[in-house]
Amino acid sequence: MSQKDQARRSQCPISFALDILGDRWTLLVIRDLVFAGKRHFRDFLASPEKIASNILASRLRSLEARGIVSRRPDPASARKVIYELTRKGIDLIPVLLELIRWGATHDPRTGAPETFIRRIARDREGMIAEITAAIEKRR
Amino acid sequence: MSQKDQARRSQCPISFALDILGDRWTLLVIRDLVFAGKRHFRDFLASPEKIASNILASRLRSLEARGIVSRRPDPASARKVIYELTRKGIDLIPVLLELIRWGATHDPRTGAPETFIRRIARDREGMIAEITAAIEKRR
DNA sequence: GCATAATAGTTGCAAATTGCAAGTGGTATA
DNA sequence: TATACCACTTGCAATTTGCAACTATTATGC
Repeated sequence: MSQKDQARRSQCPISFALDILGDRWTLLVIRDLVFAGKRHFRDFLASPEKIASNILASRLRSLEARGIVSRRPDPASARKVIYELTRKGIDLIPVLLELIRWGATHDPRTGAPETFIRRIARDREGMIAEITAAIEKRR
Repeated sequence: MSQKDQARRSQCPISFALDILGDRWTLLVIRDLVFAGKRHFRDFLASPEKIASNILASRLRSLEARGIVSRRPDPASARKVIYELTRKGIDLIPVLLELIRWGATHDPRTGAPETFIRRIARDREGMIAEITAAIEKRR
């Protein structure tokens, strides 16, 4: 049981969020769901940060337990499993966008495209709507 | 050396951010600097999440090493040390606000005041300016 | 139908991190 | 001169991470 049944540390919403998202891997899995359209276990393993399969399994389990991700068998292939964001997961898009903006701004070697970063500043709402629509579409 | 000289995992800005902020404590320290105006070691220890003093020391060291927090002796008392946010740290306010919004929205037992949450949605920019001004003022 | 591969994990184990409790070394204060 | 304050450090047990190998089930190719 990875980081599961830990009691809440306080009533602070940041603390609440960190109790779920506060590690080096969880938000990368969500990033892959949001921006890369990944849905299968192997897809997440293929990301450049090279998450280990046991860590990935534990994170997906935790995210499912907390209602951020849902899990179902792939109708197209019985050995595959599809992971998808719930509404609660989709609601993390603004957090991701701000992390991207901060990371890209302060990492001199960032690989983030400048056009993308600039759009976060100028058209946040439009981006959120667009990304959300893309997610709903591939369901 | 806490979580220091780890190599970057990828060029992704989210991964960059998580290499620095991705744990259960770092953003709580920054929260205290941003919203509670805390500046001394003991103040952070007093927060409701009860960070251990060795963890706090390691996080402050890491944040200073990465240019998010600065450290200087308190001119008013030679045994005190003042921790302050740099510009890079202040730039995390939007991330914190989005985490607050997400946490407050999805935690049924949140302690976050509703007026605050609603203002994040309606007047983000105003809030950021106001909080930033308050930080600069107490310097 | 039989061997091979693909998929989603699990298991075992060493290394690193966390967390608790107690201690240290310099200022101040009574 | 003793006591307290402050910013840490130290020692150690418990938990988590990360690597590598392995497993169970379901396709696919010949």
